[in-house]
Amino acid sequence: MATEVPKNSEGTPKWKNNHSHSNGNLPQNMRRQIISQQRKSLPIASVEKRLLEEVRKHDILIIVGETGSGKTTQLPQFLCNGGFCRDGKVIGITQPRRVAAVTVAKRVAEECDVELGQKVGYSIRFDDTTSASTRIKYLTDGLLLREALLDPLLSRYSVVVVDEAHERTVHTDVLLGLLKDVQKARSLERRKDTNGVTLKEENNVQNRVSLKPCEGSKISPLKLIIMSASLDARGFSEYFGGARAVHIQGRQYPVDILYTHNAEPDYVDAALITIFQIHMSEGPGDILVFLTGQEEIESVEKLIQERVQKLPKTSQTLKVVPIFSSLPSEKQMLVFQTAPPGFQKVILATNIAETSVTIPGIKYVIDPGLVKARSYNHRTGMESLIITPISKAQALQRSGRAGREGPGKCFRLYQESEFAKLADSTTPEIKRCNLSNVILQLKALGVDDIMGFDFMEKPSRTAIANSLEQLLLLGALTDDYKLSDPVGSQMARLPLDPIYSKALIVASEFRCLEEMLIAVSMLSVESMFYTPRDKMQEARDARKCFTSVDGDHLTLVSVYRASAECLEKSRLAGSKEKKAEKTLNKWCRDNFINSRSLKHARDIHSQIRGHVEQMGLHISSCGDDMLQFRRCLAASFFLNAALKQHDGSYRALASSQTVQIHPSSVLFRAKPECIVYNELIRTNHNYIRNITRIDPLWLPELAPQYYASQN
DNA sequence: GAGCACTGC
Repeated sequence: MATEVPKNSEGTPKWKNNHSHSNGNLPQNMRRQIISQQRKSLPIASVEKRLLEEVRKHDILIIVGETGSGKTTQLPQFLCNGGFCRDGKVIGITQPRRVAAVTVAKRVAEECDVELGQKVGYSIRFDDTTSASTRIKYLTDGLLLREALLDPLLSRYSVVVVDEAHERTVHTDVLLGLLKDVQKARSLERRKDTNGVTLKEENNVQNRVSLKPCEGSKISPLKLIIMSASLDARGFSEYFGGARAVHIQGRQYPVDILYTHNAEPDYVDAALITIFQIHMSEGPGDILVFLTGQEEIESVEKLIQERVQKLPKTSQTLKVVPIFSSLPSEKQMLVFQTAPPGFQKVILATNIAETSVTIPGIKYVIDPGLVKARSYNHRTGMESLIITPISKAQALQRSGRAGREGPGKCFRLYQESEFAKLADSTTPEIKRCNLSNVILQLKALGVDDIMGFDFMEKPSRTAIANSLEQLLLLGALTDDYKLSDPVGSQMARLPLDPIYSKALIVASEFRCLEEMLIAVSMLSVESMFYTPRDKMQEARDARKCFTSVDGDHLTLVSVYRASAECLEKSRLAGSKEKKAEKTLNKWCRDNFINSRSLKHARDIHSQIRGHVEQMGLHISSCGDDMLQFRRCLAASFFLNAALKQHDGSYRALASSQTVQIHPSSVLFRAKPECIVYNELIRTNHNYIRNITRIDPLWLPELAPQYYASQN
C-alpha cells in the first residue's frame, strides 16, 4: 500500500507513486497487461473468492493485512465485482491521510481502466473528485464523519472499509463507534420496514433511526470491514463482539534487526556513530534516521558535515537531507532525489517518514526508539510536547521502512531488553487530546450520552467532563448538556476548533466577521512563518511590515490581506491562475512565509466563508476600528485571558497557571498588562502563542457570566 | 528566545 504522493492541490510535495513508476510511458495495451500481472501477483489475489464469502457471511470482518498485501487497492474491486455496488450503492474506504486517499484512488482507477471520478474516485477536504457514478470511493475518515452529520445512516454506502485502523486516530476511533451504531440502526430500520416492528435498543440507536435521511431510499444492511496491520486484531475483534478476523500475507523483504549491547546514554551521538559505521563498512543503500524534531535534525546535520570532513577524501561521499513537516515543500522534495553517483544518502527525518512519506531506496534504518509526542492534560487544558519511547508497533513500522525494495537492516539504538519493555502499541490519540470537538460532533449526531457511547477505548471521565464544561461555557450546550440551538448546531457545522467557531458567531455580532474569518483561518494552520536558523534576522526584517502592536491576530490578518493583494495584483495584470500562484509563492519566499500553510489557510477561509454565508451570519468588516476587533477577540477568547505579573510572566486567569509569551509572538518583548491567547503548550516552559493585548476591564464587561464574580 | 505527525459536508 504505497501512500507516497505528489503535489496535490495544497502544494504538498509531488512524491513518486511506487506502484506505477515503471508504467508511465508505455503503450496502453502493454500498460494494461503489466497492471493485470501486477494485480495477479499480489498476495491478496489468491484469496479473492474466500474473502468475498467471508464478507457475505459476516456483517463485520476484521482483515489483518501486512504491508504489501494489496488489501487497500484490491479488496474494494473484489467487492464491487462481487455485487456490492448494485442499486447505486457505494463502497467507502476510509484513510487517515489525504495523500493516501488520493494516490490509492488514482491507482485503482488506473487498474479498473476508468477515468478518476467515474467508477472510482476520492473525496477529501477541499478536493472531491467523486460523481454520481462513483462506486468505489476513497475518503478520509474525518470526511466520512462529516458526511454522517448530513446522512446519519450513511445510506449511500453498502460497505464501509476502515483502513489503517491500527493507527487509531481520533477520527478512526469515533468512526468505529459510530459505524457500530449505524449498522445496528440500519438492520433495525430494515426489520421495521419488513415487519413493522419497533425494537428498543440502547445507545441512541432509536434516536438516529428516527432521522431518516433519504426519503424513499431503501435501507440495505451495512457491511463493515476493519483493516489493520498485524499485532492488534484481537482488540478490534473483541470490540466488535468477537468479529471474524482473517489474515492476509504481506510482501516485504526481510529486515535484520540489530540492538546495541549496552545502553546508549546519548542517542544523538550513537546515531552519528552508526551512520558513519554504515557508511564505512556496510554496502551501498540509503540510510533513514528517525529523530525527534527540527532542532535535533538541524544539529545532527551540522555534526555530520563536520565529521565528514575528517574522513579520507574518497569516503567524503555522504549526502544529508532533512525532512520534517514544517520544512517548505520544495525542500522536502529533496529527499526524493537520488544521491550523486557514488554517494550515500542519509535522510534525517521526524515521524513524517514513519507513515506519511515513503522514501524509495532505503536499505538502512537507524531508530533511537524515541518520538516527540503531543499529550494533553485534561485538568489544566495544557498541551505538551514530550519526547517519549515509541511503542513496539512503531518500532516495527520504522524497521519495515528498510525492507520495501530489498533486504535491509535496522539498527535500534537500545538494548533488546528495552524493546521488550515498550508498550505494544501507541496510546490512541483519543486519550491524548482535547475532546471538545469530538463531543460537539457526537452531540450533533444525536449521541447525547457521551459517557455511554461505545468507544473502543473510553476517554477518562475527567476528560469528558472538562470538555463538556468548556462547551457549556462557550454556549454550545444548554444547562442540561444538550446541543443548543442555534449556537451549538451552528458550531457543529463548522469544521473548526469549537472556540474558533464560536468566535465567528461572536464576530458577526461585533460586525467584524470578515476579520475574524481571516484570523481563525490563519490560526487553524500550522507554522505560517518559516524561520531557518541561518536566516533568522533576514526573516524577522521581512516580516516587520506585517507586525501589529496589538498582537499576533492582527499581524496574521495583515499577512493574509497582503497575500491576497499580491494575488489580486497579479491577476489584474492578466496573469493566468498558475502564474499568479507562482507570483504568490515567490512573495511567500521573500517574506519567509510558508506557502503551503498560506494555501491551506486560504482554502479554509473560502470553505468557512461558504458555511458562514449559508448560516446567514452577517459578514461585515470593522474597517480601521481595531479596537472593535480586539474587543471581539476578548469576547471570544475570554477563557484564555492572562494578566502580567511582576516578573514579566503571566497568570492565566482560568487555571491560575503561570505562563510565558512564546518567543515567536510579536508581543514577546512588549509584554502588555492583559492579553488573550489561543494556544497553551508546554515544552521547556508553559508557552502561550497567538496573543492580542486587551483591556482587563473588557473581561467583566464582555464575559460577565464568567468574570463578574471574580475580582 | 523556539516549532512531533495527521485531519475536517
